[in-house]
Amino acid sequence: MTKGPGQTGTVVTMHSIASAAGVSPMTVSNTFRHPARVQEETRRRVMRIAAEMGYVPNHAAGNLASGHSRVIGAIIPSIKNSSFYKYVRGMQDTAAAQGYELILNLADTALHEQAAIQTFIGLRVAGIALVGDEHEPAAIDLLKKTAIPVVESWVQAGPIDMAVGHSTTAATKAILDVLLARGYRQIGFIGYEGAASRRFTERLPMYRSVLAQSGLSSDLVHLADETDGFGAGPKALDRLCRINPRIDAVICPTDIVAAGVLFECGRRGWRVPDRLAVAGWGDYEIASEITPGLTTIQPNTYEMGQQSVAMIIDRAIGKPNQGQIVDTGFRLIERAST
Amino acid sequence: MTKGPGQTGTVVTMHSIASAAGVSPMTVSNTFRHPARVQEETRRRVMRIAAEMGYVPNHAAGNLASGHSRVIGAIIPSIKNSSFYKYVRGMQDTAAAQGYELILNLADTALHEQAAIQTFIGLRVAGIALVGDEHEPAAIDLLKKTAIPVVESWVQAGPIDMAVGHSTTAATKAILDVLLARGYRQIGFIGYEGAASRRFTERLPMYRSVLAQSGLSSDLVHLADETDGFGAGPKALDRLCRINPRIDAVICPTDIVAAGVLFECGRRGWRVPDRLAVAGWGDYEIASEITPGLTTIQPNTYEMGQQSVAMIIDRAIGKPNQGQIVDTGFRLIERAST
DNA sequence: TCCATAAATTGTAGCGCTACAAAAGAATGA
DNA sequence: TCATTCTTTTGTAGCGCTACAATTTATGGA
Repeated sequence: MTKGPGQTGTVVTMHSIASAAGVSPMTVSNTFRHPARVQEETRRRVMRIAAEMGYVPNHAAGNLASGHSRVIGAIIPSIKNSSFYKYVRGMQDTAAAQGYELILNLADTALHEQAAIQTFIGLRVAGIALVGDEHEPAAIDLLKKTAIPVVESWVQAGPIDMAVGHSTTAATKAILDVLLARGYRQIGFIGYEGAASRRFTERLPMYRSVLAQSGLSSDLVHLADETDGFGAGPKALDRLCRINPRIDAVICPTDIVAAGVLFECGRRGWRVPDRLAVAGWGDYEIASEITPGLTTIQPNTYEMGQQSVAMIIDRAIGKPNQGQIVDTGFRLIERAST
Repeated sequence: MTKGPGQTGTVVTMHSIASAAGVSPMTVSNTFRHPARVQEETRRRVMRIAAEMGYVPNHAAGNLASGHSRVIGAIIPSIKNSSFYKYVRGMQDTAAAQGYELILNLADTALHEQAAIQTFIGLRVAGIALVGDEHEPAAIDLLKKTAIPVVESWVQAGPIDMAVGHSTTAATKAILDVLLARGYRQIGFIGYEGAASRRFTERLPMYRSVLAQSGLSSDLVHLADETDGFGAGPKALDRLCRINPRIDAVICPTDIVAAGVLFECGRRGWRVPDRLAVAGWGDYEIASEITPGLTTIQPNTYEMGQQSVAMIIDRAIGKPNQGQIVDTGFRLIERAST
């Protein structure tokens, strides 16, 4: 682009390739965008020369000229743990299979997310994938005005456009049913403080409702700091014990918090699940590796990623799927911790 | 961009804003790019109208017109664990402070990395940050031809342009010195199979050299599969025990593998560090949370991220820093596992 | 009042690419 | 041989924006 001092960097454009190959710029363009329109032999020659000269088509220019983009932007809240790994892989694989590219942005607050959304809109990406339904009002407004395809994942309804996820209430009920069936009666709940996303907030009412139906107390509740990782476990256990020292089970918002609880149990010499049963959420890798293995909810994150991108591409090619909602389900995985 | 069926989506351009505000398009452009050139009152009016109409400047067009980009691309190999979290935060913070934006791409093989590099070059980003020095020859070639600013991180020398990282050999020696000083004599080594990156390969020769100098055997070596997480720990311990059942210490390529070894020790009833001392690498969150705490190497990943982006921006604004190498150092953290 | 200077605003041209239409070549059948 | 059709290639125009130069407007002194 800019020739740095002492660099040979000539800017290679479609025009250079065309001259070198003895064809018109349009033939070069077609070689990349519509290979079928170009004769086999010509195409190969152009490709060879492009590779030799290190040419990469300028997306910015192509985007501008065509009004279309083959880049999809995804915003994820964290790379602190593995929960988004398969989700991103699902998005990448689906995008690649359709000739699209995925770029990411990391945003751990709604404000950062808003900045990331602006970046992506500025780049005129084909669509945006978000996690959760907790966004800045200004960002929601902007996305609606721009009318860019947006998918919110990990939720089953969102304020913007499309959504893909599983029912957190159903999953919460599934875990509690297992605990109740095994005879646990003093069941604690760990959630996240301040979280406005349905990804987390829908769990607590379900907890209260299920326990109430069984005539049990549902006040063993602690809300942890969302930025804590393993460390949230010990803190939460401490608080819950103060509310009721006879607590015999606890459900956690993530496997990381659950692992933190297990570590704390180890320090206290509590046997799991005899003294305390522990359930996690997410089926992170640590859930199967730690001893005892964690009972947890396995959301189909890879499929969620696939669906997100598929829905964006569908819209991009003209399918009228506004407001579409896809349920990717979940699976309860029972291990030794309950 | 494309008007989806049934959407109001008018495309808002700089021109629309200019008409609505009663100024020329250039004044709108200046309002965003060179605010000082525009009168306070005019600027505010333009900004207000732009916000009302949900206008976000089209980077693609701006990039094309100016030949400059304020977007930096970073490619990270994994989001499976926390090791890159602070690194990315360092990059983001530094970029934001300078008015740049960071976008990410996830690539866990050299081939995926090559695709990611192409995506970023296609977008004409201002610079690219890579992890390690293991890349596809074609990708290296392309980056050199393009003469785009590139920083390789976690290494102290790279085949492309600039580098920022710490000495893996010095860190390896530091760990081994601690183990030797504590009296461990049957020290095992876990590395990664097939890894060509200096990030991992420089450790083994140093291991052999340090042990040889102390007159100890250095054949307790196992190379793990790079795609394994915690699971690599148990496998590796198994193999090392077959080589020498009296193994009394082991150094691991990451804290995750080390945690896997700790989990396996728990299953076997081995006390750590009495029966086996375990050292990790990276100071992931789990290192301080697990019992016993892991002795590990803490690289200054946040600073590494800061430096990477700073070097790219320096180049972008014309500083001749080709081939620059920055050492961000490391710290040995001793905990109960050794 | 007029001229010099600074501040604010505005045309013009073109960045690299692609949609579209037009043109040139090749292939077919009568 | 010459229309007719299909395949392949090529101009033209313009996407939304910014560098740069040119112009208009305000400011201040003599």
